[in-house]
Amino acid sequence: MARPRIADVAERAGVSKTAVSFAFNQPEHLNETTRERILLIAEELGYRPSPIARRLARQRTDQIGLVVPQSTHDIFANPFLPELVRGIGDVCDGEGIAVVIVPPVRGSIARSVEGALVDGLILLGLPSDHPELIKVQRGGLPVVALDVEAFGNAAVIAVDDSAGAEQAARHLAELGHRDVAVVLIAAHVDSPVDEHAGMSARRLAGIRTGFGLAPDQDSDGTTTLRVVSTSVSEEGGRAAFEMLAADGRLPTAVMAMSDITAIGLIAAATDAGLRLPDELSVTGFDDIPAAGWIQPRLTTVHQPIREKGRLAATRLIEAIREKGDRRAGTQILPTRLVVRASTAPPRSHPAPERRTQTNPPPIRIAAPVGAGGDAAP
Amino acid sequence: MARPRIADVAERAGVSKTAVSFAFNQPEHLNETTRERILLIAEELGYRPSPIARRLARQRTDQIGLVVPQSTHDIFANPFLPELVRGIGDVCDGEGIAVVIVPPVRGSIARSVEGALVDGLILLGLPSDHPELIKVQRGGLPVVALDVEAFGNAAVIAVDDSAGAEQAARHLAELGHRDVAVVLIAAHVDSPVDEHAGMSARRLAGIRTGFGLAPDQDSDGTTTLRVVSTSVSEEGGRAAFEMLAADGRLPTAVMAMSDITAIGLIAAATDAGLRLPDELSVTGFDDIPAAGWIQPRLTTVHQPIREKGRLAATRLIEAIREKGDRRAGTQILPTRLVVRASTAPPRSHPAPERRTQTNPPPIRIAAPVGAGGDAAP
DNA sequence: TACCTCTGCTAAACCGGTTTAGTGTACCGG
DNA sequence: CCGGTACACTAAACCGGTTTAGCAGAGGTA
Repeated sequence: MARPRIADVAERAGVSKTAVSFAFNQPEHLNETTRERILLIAEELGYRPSPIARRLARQRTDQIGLVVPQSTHDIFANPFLPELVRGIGDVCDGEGIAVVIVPPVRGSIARSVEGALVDGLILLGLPSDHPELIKVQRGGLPVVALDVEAFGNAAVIAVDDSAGAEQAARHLAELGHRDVAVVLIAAHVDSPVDEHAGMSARRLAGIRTGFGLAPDQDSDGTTTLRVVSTSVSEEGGRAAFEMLAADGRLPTAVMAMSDITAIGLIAAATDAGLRLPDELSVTGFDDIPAAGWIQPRLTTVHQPIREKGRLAATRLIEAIREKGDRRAGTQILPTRLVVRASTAPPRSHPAPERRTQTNPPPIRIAAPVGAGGDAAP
Repeated sequence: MARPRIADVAERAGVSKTAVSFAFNQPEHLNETTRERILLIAEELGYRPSPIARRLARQRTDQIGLVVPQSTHDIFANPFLPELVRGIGDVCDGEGIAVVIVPPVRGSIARSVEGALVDGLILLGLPSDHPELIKVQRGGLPVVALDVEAFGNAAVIAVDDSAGAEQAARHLAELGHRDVAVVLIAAHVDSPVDEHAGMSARRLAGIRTGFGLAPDQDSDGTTTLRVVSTSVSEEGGRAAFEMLAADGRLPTAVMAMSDITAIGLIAAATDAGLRLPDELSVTGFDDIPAAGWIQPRLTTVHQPIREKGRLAATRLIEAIREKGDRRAGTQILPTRLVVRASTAPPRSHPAPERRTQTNPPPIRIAAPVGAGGDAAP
């Protein structure tokens, strides 16, 4: 009646449990006729080895977790994620390893990681000094971190944020843009955005360099940078546009730190009647497939998302297999500007001295960043 | 040295394993001081209950599988999938259930399902008569099937394919289109496309109705339908366009049975210098977010993808919890045509009698459907 | 004959928890 | 003083496999 267990098969076949186990896993230890008899009886009984029990005995789950900073709903709103998953899948599918999405549980990443049924973790979008991550590290699971500068002695895969951002900024500068907004994205639910650390800081630094500004300088009398922050989704991009437009003084160009944000921003701008790129230039970051679909086609900083996924999976599997905790290094993948059609010279070069306000408030929150999740203290 | 086990904590605290287990799972069975002492010692020792062992004992994995017909790489090339996952996540995140993608293992779905560490399955894009699915059913796991007419006595969530397709066809007919191509998509790697069963058949039937054609009729002297087939990806869409264009006689409208295919097709058509929608009307199916981003914005049949995911997850969790195998019914969600900018009257109404070939070959394969995977015999 | 090796199989330990069925004690009411 | 009950905790069974160590018998060798 109930699902047959290995002992049932063994009894029916007149052999030991070991023999049945061998029949499935190590046929060479068994006489061929015995093996076939066992398999036949197993088939008759409809026996399938229990995946859970097998995993407990083998002490591995054949699963890896992709730890994300937001709910599945929110994180998959960004086409970046499926691209990353495709890359991870390229490696894992062949290895018979399943990929599990690990979103925060009631706001806590540590909690979700503790219960996760995995042999290792890929960490995405988490600032490396996040308090909960210390717990994650203590868990002892092999880890690969993405887009951070360092994470314990785990392997790190990142991209050259500052170089890419710098290229994009230089591109805009060369087109003549002097009044530019930067739309940062929040990496994690409970730390809306940190301008001074992590990915945002690296990209901002690149942007400033590209415009010839000093570090931490938002204006030099000629060029003015306005920095806002929003959630990483189409809606976030729309909200960012509304916020910039609300001032009544739109910049001539907007640099979104995520393509999906740029897409939302472009949609809102178009809805508002602006003609892009003439009345507003927009750049993105990531180069997701949709960057080539939208109108105008998006000028953006390309990063090798799938390759990132592939590398992360490869490094993680190595770490899982070797157990040797030889210090794994940081791997920085190149970025490059892809110029498409969303950037153009500003319609009228504003005289630099026209601006009176030299130091606008640096950070504005355009929209709530998460979908209501609070992190644990 | 090694990771502490429950027995270590128990010994150190001078209590039984049961007490330690209670401390974590059923605090009400324990005196508060005892509980705190146990938790303190657990913390000191760095003890975390083993997720695998816990699952074996509890006889549930707290994971559900999303069974897909292609590799992770291929399946996530279609933005439909992330949308579906978002819907599934809406339900599962809150229930503490993880979602695992279950792609075929060496071409075999049965093999991957057998080893999957899940309490239940959501089946996507699988023809219900697929030989391997019989094995899946025999596995005894609770199942919810998507987009099929029936699947044993499992719950089925589908959408009104024929009504949506009919609306789209009628829309094109009313615009004056009489020469139309239909681009079917292959649901599964090893069954490129079956015009006479499943989703493709339902949609084709709706299309024929919309154009006033009899079932199985591809031409009535006035209206001509050309049916081709391709893989469900941007590249598949491009390939479909190449194929249609190769004949030197493009239809005036193309109905793609997937938005991502329509997007690829539009990209290829635009690259070829066509002005859309005047020179070619295109309709899609699904209404993924990108349908609203591309140029021209895509006229498409909307289906509630996220809602589908939500319902599937809800039904599956019910089935898992209740164990009662009361026959679960089929739930058909509505579809509706969303008219955007990718459809317009044909540039010149071709006189119906201009066409000489009345019965073109019905099926053409535009591109290999999978990425090289073969199904098991 | 004694010893060794190889094949084919098994007993029992092990993976690390949860859960059932109690046990002993204290307290309560009658 | 006795029976009943609640409380706090435990022993042992259980989940269902894998794996180690070893045994029996056949065959080969000196």
